[in-house]
Amino acid sequence: MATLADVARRAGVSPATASRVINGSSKPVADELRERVLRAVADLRYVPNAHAQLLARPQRSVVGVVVHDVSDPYFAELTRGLQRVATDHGRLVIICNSYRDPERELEYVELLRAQQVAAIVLAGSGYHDATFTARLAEKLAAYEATGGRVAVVGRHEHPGDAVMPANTDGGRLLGAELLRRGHTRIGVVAGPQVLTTITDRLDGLRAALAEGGHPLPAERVRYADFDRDGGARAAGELLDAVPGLTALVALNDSMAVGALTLLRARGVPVPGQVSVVGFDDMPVAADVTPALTTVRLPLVELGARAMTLALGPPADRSRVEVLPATLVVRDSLGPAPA
Amino acid sequence: MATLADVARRAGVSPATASRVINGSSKPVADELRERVLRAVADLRYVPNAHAQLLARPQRSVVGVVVHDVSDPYFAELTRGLQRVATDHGRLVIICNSYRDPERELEYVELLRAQQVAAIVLAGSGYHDATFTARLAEKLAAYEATGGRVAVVGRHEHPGDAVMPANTDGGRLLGAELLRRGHTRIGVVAGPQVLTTITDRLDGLRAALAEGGHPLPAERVRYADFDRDGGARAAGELLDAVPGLTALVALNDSMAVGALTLLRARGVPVPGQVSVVGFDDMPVAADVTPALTTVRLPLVELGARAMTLALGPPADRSRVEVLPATLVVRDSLGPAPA
DNA sequence: GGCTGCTAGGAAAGCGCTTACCTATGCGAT
DNA sequence: ATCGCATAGGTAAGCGCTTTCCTAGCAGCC
Repeated sequence: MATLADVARRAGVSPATASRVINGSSKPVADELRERVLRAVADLRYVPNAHAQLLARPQRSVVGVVVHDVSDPYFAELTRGLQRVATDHGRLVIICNSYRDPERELEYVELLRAQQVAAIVLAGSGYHDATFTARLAEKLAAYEATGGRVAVVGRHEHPGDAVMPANTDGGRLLGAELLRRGHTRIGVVAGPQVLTTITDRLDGLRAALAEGGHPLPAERVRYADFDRDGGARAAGELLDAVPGLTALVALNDSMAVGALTLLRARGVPVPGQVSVVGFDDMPVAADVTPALTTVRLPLVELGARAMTLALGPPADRSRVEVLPATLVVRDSLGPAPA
Repeated sequence: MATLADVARRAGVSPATASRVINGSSKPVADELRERVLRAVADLRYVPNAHAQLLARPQRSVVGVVVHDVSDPYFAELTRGLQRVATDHGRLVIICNSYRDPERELEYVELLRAQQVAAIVLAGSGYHDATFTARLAEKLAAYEATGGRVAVVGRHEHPGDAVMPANTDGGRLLGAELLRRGHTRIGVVAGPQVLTTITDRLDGLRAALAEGGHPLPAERVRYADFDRDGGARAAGELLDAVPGLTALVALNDSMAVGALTLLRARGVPVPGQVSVVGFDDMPVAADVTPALTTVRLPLVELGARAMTLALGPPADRSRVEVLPATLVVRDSLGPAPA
């Protein structure tokens, strides 16, 4: 690997001059020398060693992102927003997948600190686990103490900048719409109960139903894995356990698709007999048949805002932005059958 | 940020000793000192500066990945394979999105070189553009000259390690199956013609059809954007231009979903009047109605193999692995109507 | 007891870069 | 002709770490 010294030698100048030319420093350099340096750079295919630069002038150019899983469409969209803003700021992005393992999240925060990243964006759901939350907060604080910036998305564990989707509002929207269409015997296909995302959405739904005079009994909520198979399983259980069920609320679109698959397999007409609604408005929601009624979260925007907070000027106090959820009505939701 | 010197001072030892304790160097250190160092590390929340470490002991721990777009399910799956292997090797991953912009790919290679990454994996499709290909090869060679490793996935621009999906075979499979079911008036919903992925798939399809005695006329191929909307547009054009069309081949699943949407909007029964097949077997293929017949590519495996080549022992010569494509038959493909 | 031979720990160099500081040159002013 | 000053360029320190090389101390031996 060619070094600055090599360039300087070849151009017949001092390393200082070479550095000044390459970085476009404010100090003026004679055209003749500048030329020679530039030619040497080209000849040697010189690229400055980013680590040495970082050591000499602590100006961080990389940001770290910790998500549950980039291959999950939810995080794929989110990540796209994060990336766009990071790129606009001229920052590279290190993406770490925690695969929903809290320990791994902790490890990654540590690793990113060692990498001296300019900022860490932690995306995903929080956990109902006080010990973990405390450890995470502690690690983030240690990182921030070194001048790093932190923003979280979709979780509120951190006493700094956060961007949140309106999960609870979304649950409410769904509940209100179901009631409006006459649904009262409603089953909920829920993801893991430890995730704050799940409980937030559920809280909203519960509140809307209770306000409408039809509180949700505990046995009408089934917790399962946050994916297609989990959705199918929970939907099956609810169908068996709740006679006269007219609607199924899945707490994300993957689970909703699983529920749809199960209903079709059992020959249950959707929405003729049972309506299905999802959450997130992932691309698949529009592609299935019947197209899924769901709650749209501005995922790209969520990511973009988080990165903007993380890379923008720091605030003296905690900032929490909540981005609104909107209802997207499609074919999978009909009136409750008589 | 606490430094090694801080730790050493607090423990009352030299930086050398502190370093030895922290890195578990082979040199023995008295238990008493070791203890003191460890305590100091914990007290100060010391994390070694990865850049300084890298400078002092050039042992790279980060790998770079350049993809078109992580939020595209194709790359999301691929990336998952890449990540898994990288993590198994204890490597962090920097993900760069080129958004299908060749210039940006070039830039990212440069940036990753500056970051002294251990390896660069370039994923996506190649371009039919000799100038670009040459520039890319040149940049990759410059990077390799510094001891970096390179592997490419889904493209063959690089004279080193490569992992390829059997795109041409996949096209053949599709063509053969269509003929077997009596389809001869076939339209092709193709992505951008500059992508080698497209032309490879098309070549296979063409070959199979020609061998079956039904060569594909050029006007039955429509090139459009590689996404849902492009698929809908191209499908519409073909429907208008080719009377008696019985099958639509989309060169990826997104386009196929777009075609499906258009056919439904026009009230064309699928597969009753027109069959539709896709390519890639992305998750959505199983979720749409009718479920999509498509070609499965082992995307996760593809990514995993590429990263394995990139991080494993170097070969003295170019290695190209081709991973097989398989046909997945679902409901969207039926016999040609009489 | 004096020597050798070992070991634990420290001093210091050096990784590639930036930049504060210094030197030498050339110009205009006196 | 002398002085001062601006300016272009070089010298060297230092970023945080690893590691080679060295020193001091000690046990074991004759």
